[in-house]
Amino acid sequence: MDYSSAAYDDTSLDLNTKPLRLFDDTPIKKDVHSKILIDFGRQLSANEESGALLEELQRVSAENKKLTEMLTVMGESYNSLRSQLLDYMSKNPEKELSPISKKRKSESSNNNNTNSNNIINGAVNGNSESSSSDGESCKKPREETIKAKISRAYVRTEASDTTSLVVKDGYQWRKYGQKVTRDNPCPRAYFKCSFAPSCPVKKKVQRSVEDQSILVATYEGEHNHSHPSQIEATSGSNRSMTLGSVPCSTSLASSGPTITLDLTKSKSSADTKSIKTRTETPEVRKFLVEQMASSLTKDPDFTKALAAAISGRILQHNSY
DNA sequence: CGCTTTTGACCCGCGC
DNA sequence: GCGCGGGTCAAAAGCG
Repeated sequence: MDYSSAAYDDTSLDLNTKPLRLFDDTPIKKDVHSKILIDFGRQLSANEESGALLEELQRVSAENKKLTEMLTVMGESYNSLRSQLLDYMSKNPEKELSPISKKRKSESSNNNNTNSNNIINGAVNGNSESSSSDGESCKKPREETIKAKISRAYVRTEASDTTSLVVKDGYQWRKYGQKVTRDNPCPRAYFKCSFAPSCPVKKKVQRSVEDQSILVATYEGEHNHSHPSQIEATSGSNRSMTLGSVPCSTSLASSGPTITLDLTKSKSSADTKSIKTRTETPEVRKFLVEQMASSLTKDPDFTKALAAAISGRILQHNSY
């Protein structure tokens, strides 16, 4: 699966993870490394040792600077993409809401390319709802399914965690059912918002057929209460938002705007590109920042480079 | 003890 | 009308 759409700007960091050469096996590094670490037993002349250290320090400093520049560029790209996205949203506001009236027949035919493909389609088209027909229309007519806002979120979980269907989004959910559906061997869990007894919001969580590390969470309806974390914050509680405390998280379907997020971590670029928002509240902004940070910290290349940079900085400090 | 989760049964719409 | 499949209910079990 390729979640990053090549048709869009690539904001991936493309970090050069081998700049520090502290931990790989290139001959050059071995040379320096041996001088610094391995050959401590030998009697190197002060000049040789300091020369190697200085050389390494210069390289580390250069890489550090490079990383900083990359971060700056990435931030600019993010801002650019965000503005484009908001622009697009303002031009196509009607696509936010789509009537849910698909028949089960068409749903099953669509299911051939649901889930992972929706990650792309929903994000790129800015219209994830159009493909989120998970049988909502099959519900009783008396329920206001047509009016209910439906959003979908994709959450990548730990690879080892293939059983949990918990998507922590800051709200309080009570599981009221679980089913194994025909087109997906993974069970689908049904949740109701239990934070407020009268809250009509429901959530369905099911693992993607193609990538079981991805949870597909479908939200129905709108919360008729504020976000629990907001209440906690105003009540003086120091508990942090659940957002960001999980491998990937999703929320923002609060009483305000409906937001669909592609939270898969394929590339840091995909995360920012696929964020769909109609309004930009401080909460949304904070969430976007958290998503960026989360994406970065989960990028093995980035963490590798960052670790190397930090170790280089420490080395630099220790050498004085 | 109260809340949540589990899970089999049941309901209901749809297609044949 | 019947079977299938998705969604919901509710009793029992689990947990803090």
